Amino acid sequence: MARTQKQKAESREAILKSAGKLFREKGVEAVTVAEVMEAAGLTHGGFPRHFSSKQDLVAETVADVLGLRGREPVPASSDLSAFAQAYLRPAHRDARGSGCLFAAMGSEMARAPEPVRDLLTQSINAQIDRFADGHEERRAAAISGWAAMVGAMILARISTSEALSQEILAATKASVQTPKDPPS
Amino acid sequence: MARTQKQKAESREAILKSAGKLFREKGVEAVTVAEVMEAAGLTHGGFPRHFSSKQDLVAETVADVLGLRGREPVPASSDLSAFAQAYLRPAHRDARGSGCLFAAMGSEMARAPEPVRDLLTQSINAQIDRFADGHEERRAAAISGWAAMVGAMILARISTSEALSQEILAATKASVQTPKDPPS
DNA sequence: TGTACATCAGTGAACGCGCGTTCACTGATGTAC
DNA sequence: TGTACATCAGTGAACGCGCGTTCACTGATGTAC
Repeated sequence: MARTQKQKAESREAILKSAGKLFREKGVEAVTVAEVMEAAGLTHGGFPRHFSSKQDLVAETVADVLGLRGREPVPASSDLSAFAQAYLRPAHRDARGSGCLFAAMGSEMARAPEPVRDLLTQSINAQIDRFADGHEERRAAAISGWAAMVGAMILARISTSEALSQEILAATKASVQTPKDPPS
Repeated sequence: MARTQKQKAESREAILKSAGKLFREKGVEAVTVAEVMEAAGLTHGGFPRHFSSKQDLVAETVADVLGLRGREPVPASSDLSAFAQAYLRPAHRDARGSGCLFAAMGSEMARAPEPVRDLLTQSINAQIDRFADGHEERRAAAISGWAAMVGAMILARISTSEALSQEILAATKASVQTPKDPPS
């Protein structure tokens, strides 16, 4: 049994990682606290030592996932088009649990409590700023390009036709251009 | 008490309409069967006369909502840009319950059972075909444009900043162009 | 360096509420004759 | 046109499971002295 402060911190990390994966894979409501704790190698009784409620866990998990920039499936980059090539890979589509939070839980997050949406709003802003890269005139392209990525990923995941799913990813890849100079 | 076959059909319609609104507003799991029945002017005990389970209701509701093309907030049109102007209005953003199913429940629907996703896939195909309007070379623009709309609506709904939310809608409106001629 | 004790992470059982589902019952419908 | 009866939409109570939360307990930690 873990007792050290360091071990407690490790448990907390493990819970957040499990929650991040499970929530993205199955949705918040379909995942039980016991399931998260078990995935973290603990029993559910220890849960309140780390979080005051499931709602609290959701908020902390969102913060944790958003804080982890430069995760595996989608490397950080200010190059919109390069980012899109990575983001829109079938591998990302098939890796909900470690992929983009907005694609995995976007429509649910639109109904999340305001403090959680505040965190997400910060992340949206950061993402836009990164792609705009200081160029005011690139903001619109950054926004619509990123929106297209998120939307395409969601539609590609819904599709039961592999051909259609891939077509959605490919068409969106092709359309997302990194704006170089101010538009004519 | 309604008894006629016609009245039963009307009850079924009322249940589907209530479910369509509530599911889009609050998400499937946050809505109870009793809540749907009450919104339809019935008590929950009558539910099994119409649907075999909540899961069955979800499937029938998705079919019903998808079948209702040309709904209020977003008129049908094969003009992608014109459609985007209507789709991306703040009024649509604020009317989840009667708006686009993909924006309201997209990320949850990606985890729905296959029969439900089959219905959604048909609808995605129909939407693309409508925007492509018989022109094979317009498909890619139709796909990425529609993906951008869905993604932008989701991000605009998440945002707790009204300014950012409107900027997302406006930037995406500006970027969605109806392709007229084959690209250079 | 020892020793006693307070702390608390984690366990496993239990609690209690909510929700999907079931069911006995009602009374109007509408068919059989 | 009547009359008896089977049907069944809808009601309201009840059932039972699942899940978030609580709690008594454990034993290692690590501080006080």
